[in-house]
Amino acid sequence: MRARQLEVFTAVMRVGTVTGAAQSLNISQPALSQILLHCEDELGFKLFDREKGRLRPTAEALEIHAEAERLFAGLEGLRRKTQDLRLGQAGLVRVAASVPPAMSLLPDILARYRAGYPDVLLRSHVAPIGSLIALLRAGDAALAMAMDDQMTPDIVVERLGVTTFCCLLPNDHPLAAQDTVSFADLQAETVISYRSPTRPREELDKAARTQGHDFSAQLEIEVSISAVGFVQAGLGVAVVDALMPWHQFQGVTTRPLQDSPKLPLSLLTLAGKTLSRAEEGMRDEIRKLCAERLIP
Amino acid sequence: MRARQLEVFTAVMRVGTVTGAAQSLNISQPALSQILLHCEDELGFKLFDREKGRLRPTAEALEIHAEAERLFAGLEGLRRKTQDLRLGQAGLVRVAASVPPAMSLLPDILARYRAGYPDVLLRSHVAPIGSLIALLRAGDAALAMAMDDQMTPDIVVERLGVTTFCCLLPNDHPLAAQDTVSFADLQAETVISYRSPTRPREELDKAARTQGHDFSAQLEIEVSISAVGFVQAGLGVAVVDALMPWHQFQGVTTRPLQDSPKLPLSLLTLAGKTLSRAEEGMRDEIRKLCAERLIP
DNA sequence: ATAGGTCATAAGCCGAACTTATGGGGGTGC
DNA sequence: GCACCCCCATAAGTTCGGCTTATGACCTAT
Repeated sequence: MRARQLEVFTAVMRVGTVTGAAQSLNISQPALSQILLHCEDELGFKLFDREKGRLRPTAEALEIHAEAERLFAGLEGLRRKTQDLRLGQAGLVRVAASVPPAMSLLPDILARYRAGYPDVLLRSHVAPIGSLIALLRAGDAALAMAMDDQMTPDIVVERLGVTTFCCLLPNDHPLAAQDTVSFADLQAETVISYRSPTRPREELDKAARTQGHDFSAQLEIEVSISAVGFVQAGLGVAVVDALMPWHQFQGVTTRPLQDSPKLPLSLLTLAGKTLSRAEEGMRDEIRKLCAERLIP
Repeated sequence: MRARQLEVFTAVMRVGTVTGAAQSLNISQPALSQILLHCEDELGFKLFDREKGRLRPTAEALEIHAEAERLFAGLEGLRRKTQDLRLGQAGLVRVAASVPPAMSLLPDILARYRAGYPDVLLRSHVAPIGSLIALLRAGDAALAMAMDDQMTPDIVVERLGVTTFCCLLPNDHPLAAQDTVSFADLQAETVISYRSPTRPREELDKAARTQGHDFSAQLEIEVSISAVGFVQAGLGVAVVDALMPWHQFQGVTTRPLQDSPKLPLSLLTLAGKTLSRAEEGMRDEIRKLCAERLIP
């Protein structure tokens, strides 16, 4: 039984007449009549008795009707699904990101994406950089955003832009009076910053060296957001990425780091993996928003 | 997505290569290749990435795969079912019968039928004659066997043969010494028989009258089998149909009724209803066995 | 009797699915 | 570096399913 024959059969069972079924399928009556006859010929038994010019389903037809309806509905469902997939308007998109992009860029990215692809299911993983690669490799995410651009060869890195560093100060800290904070200013402070060796810390070390200073952190953190609590508690001043929405936190003030090194934000994908339409749309949205918000 | 495309897609997903999938479907490699390409063209997105001469399923393909497998399996199942229906080797056959044929002929009929159509599900209803017609009309049975041949016009009656009446006696009854029992013999007995007006009672009344006797029953029954208990208890002698397997019951003896009237056994079907292959097979078996066992 | 409904048949078109034959690309072994 | 093998795609030609329009046969209702 061909798919078309299935469709014709269910239509005739529903409508009751060949003419009506043909109309409901938008084809001519002889076309449907022939398909039906041909179908009966192939099956080897009659599906309908013709008497007085009318059709009456045979016992066999009644027997397969329910199953035919189910199957045809399934085919229609698949057809609709492929249609959605064609437009990238279906499926599941999983994005992984480290904390800074997840808190700053990702909400807007997802919001905009959702406007364009309202039926796509979204899932976001927030994880430390080291875990992002594992998520990609395991197929638990197709796209990842991380503040690094050096990866193993099985990861494709696309540079989205760069961000800078800033100082996170208690509101009443003397340095808050300045417009910017320099490495020199930090010499006398208790500095909270990334542990080494991490990518941001290396950037800070290198930049300080080239400016004739030394960068050292008395309190090392793993994730920049954990600096907030320490700064609020007056433990010191933090040197962290400028990407986080620090203004959302009470009791802390940010000042740009003078002559700040750059910290790259990258889009990571697994080499060799093809993106679905929906994922491509997400990638485009990520690129677009990063181009707007970040220094290229 | 055509049914054939579904089949090709699942085959390629399973086997992993176009060539292998083509072999598994017993078609040429170019044929399958074209179907696949054409399918992708219609869908509007690629199902496989071709790289280094190999195929790798895209995210979309992975997304569809499970549903495609389910649907294709369903189509295969329907194909097998229609194949069985063509041979009349599937489906459900429901037979209704009154007690006498149900206890005498039906077991052998069903046993023989089962040998020819082992996969057909059988259901038998045993019901009084009056209920048989209702079962037919409601579609709860396609075939019915009853000991009557006068029906309403919406019931098609096919005469299968006739049976006679016999006397059911306690083993130690004086009449058991005779080879046959006549209406005259019954005049002095307590007679157990069908209530009037029923078809068998009318036949008995008429036959007795033409032979110059009067037939009266002191104990009236609805269903012949209920006579067994009364006879066993010594309440009297029963005049019942000769169809029932009376020999199966302990303590009773049967003797033919001399110059017995005939009682027709009929096959009833609903006018206008077409029989399925499986039901036709059952009807043929009923005819065959009745031709062997009954007086035509 | 006529008109309007049913379904089937006939003739012709197009595209899907199949065939065989062939070519290009990527590995592998000598 | 060459031969060989395996993969897939393309080309040309055939068959057949599904579509069309035109037409006819049959039943029913007014």
